[in-house]
Amino acid sequence: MPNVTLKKIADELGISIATASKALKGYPDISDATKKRVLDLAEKLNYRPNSFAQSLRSSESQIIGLIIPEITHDFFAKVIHGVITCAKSNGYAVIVLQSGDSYEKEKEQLGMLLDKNVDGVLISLSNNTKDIGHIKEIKSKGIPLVLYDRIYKLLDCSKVVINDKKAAYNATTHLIHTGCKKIAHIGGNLDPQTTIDRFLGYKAAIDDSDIEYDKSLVYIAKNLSFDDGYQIAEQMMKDHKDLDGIFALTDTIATGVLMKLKEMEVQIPEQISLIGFSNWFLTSVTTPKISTVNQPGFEMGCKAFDLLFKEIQAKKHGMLFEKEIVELPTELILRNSTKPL
Amino acid sequence: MPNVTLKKIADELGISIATASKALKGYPDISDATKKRVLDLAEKLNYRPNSFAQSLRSSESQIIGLIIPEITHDFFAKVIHGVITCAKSNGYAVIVLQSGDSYEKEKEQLGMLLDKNVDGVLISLSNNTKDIGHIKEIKSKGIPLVLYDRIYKLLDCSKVVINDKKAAYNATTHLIHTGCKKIAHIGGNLDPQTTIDRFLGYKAAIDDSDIEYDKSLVYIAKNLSFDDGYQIAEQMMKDHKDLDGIFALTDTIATGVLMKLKEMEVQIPEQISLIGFSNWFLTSVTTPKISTVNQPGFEMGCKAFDLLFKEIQAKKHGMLFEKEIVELPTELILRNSTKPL
DNA sequence: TTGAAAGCGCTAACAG
DNA sequence: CTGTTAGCGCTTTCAA
Repeated sequence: MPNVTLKKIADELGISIATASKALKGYPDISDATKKRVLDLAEKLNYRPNSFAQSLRSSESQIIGLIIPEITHDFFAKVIHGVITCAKSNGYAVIVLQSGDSYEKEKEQLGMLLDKNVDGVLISLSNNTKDIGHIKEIKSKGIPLVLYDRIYKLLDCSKVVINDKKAAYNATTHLIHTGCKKIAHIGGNLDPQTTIDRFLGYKAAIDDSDIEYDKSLVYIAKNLSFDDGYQIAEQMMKDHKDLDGIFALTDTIATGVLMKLKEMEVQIPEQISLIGFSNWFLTSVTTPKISTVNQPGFEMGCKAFDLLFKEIQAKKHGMLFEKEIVELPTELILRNSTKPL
Repeated sequence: MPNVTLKKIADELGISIATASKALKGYPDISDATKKRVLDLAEKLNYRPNSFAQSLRSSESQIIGLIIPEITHDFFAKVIHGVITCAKSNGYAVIVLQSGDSYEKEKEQLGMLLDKNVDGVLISLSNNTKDIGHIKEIKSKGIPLVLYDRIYKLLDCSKVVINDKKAAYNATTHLIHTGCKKIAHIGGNLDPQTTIDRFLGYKAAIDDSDIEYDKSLVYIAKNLSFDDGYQIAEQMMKDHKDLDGIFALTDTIATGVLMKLKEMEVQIPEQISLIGFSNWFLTSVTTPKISTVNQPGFEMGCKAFDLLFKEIQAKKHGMLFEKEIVELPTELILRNSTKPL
């Protein structure tokens, strides 16, 4: 099944390879007649330029790399969707890699992307990434790079984020406004900016109210998982009989909390109000439905690709590129795990 | 930031490019001394072979394409995860594309994969794909291809599937065994094999029991969505006051049904038993938790890559490759939307 | 044990 | 308007 190449077309038409190439590229210095003959034959033979050869010449792969912590998370799946959609409409394919929240893997994946000569990289840092040498390596090679969601503030590159602190502040404040006096936070023990910021938002909201900040109300979910939420819920109830509000770092945690609380026959929201984070679909099918913060995954993916694309273009044309930090709006979604105002 | 090439290494060491290449590839006819010098320098300069050049020579991209109907579906996300994981451990990267259940897009995506010269393609057919000319084109070019989940029976290639009919039969039979007499099915109006087979399984189970098959109990969900389930549930209750069992084509539909039924204060499972299909995480957080059929997405992804990989290897070494059809086991997951036996 | 040279398929500068 | 040629970086004969 030998592939059809320019040579074959040229030979068949008795013209040179260069002429065939130019005809296909629509160069102005080819007669309409030849152009047509080439185009027709190419069409007929279903000619597809060999991308390896094109890439070798142009040093462009028209492929970008996307590193995701966990594909099976609703939010990240939306991000992938967004990236792929926008990439495709700009002629780019996307290699998707998963870091599984491991620093080692993340580094490895980045290496693979370098090996594949991708034109740019989109990455959301793993929860366990502290050393960013591997990211800097990419940058030092001049490969366009955009961080999304879990960013590293000090890295000088474009970023797409939400305002985690503000969103958390609003969520917690809502709890306060609906009358909660003893509000717990379930956070993570790791340091991606999102985790820290959501905690800071929670704390700021408490500080801005007339509730006293109580350190013992802050719990740590090691894996940010459903099970974590499930277990911590029980612990919380032991520690604080009069708990009346919970702001969880993620929807999965919140869902775990909800499940356990229901088993313990705690009334939600009457006795305890609960707010999650991300607006995973599953929060809208629990009973009660869980209030949460909408995190626009699809848009984030699109925007991230957009910035990357601009940077790739700029690099290609030797223009300088202004880093951008885009902050996407979030929205508090009020459902039935919180009391009405 | 000029990339480090073999030439640079060769020049720096005062040897030829060919020698440098061979040293790196571990050819036996290079002296240990030279070999070491080359390896050391390559290491030091962080040399990465230019994949474009390698690909151009070898006609291999070490990239495969994966076409998914909907990334944001739990099941498909698991498939992606499986494919990516196995691909990576075999040195392959994965370009992920989404068909959005549109035939047109599917065709377009396949074209993009051809353009990118992927070494193989993994595809789950869109619900609207009837004409498989585009698939045949891939095959005719000799590009290894494996179908997973939504397959086309008549296409001669490797496939990874579950036994939808049997799984549906078991689910429905379980409903019957727990005493249901009037069991509805919510299916799709399209013809991927999965939809048909699940319906056939349902029907076979009814036929094998002493319940009379009643066509009016079979409903069609146009989009296989939550909303479809939600709306159809209401219709069903109007049509059949004495309905006592529902087997839904997918978990999303089942969840929609559950939501509506709860709103209508129908007791589940006392009055109506409900079974979904796929075992999405969300079915385990509803109240009651929904019984369903586990569909091993991750394993399916792994296995699909496996078969593809074997085929790629076979092709590469000019060996002939036996198509395989792998059937993965499913499992009925009994939760609280069905009565105990 | 090493190196020269051809060639994968394409593009673009240049010459005719 | 068309063709010749060089070269992208690598691998692999084949000759030295």
